[in-house]
Amino acid sequence: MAINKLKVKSQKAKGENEDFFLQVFQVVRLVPNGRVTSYGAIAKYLSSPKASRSVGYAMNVAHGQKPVVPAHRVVNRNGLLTGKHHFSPPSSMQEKLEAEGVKVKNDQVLNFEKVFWDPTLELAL
DNA sequence: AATGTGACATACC
DNA sequence: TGGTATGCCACAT
Repeated sequence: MAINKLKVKSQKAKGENEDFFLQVFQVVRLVPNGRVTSYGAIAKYLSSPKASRSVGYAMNVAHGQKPVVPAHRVVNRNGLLTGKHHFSPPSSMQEKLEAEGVKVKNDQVLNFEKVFWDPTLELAL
């Protein structure tokens, strides 16, 4: 019997992988006003609980996407505005959050558990 | 295919 | 409490 063709998982498999970023954008756009979510939550929602880094990577690309991707509503699991440095100016992230009713202190979201919006829960995919 | 990078998460010291 | 190290996943080169 011939050996089966070894299908090496290419790191750049066009198709579903391509959706990853789009999925991330979609989820972020679904975040209600005045709420925040975490990279890990989004990753988990996309069936890749460990892809939190890639989610952040997606946010990097999301900068300037349309429709607008409220990246400021995405924080790390501690509720820390770790990505504020990627905003212009960095303080805009906090200002945007506060403008939506999310209190931020020392780059940390207050009442994080209350404003936290988990797609796996709310969307219950 | 291999290597480097990153807006995370977790474990350890 | 905080820095260091490792894992993990997806993208760029």
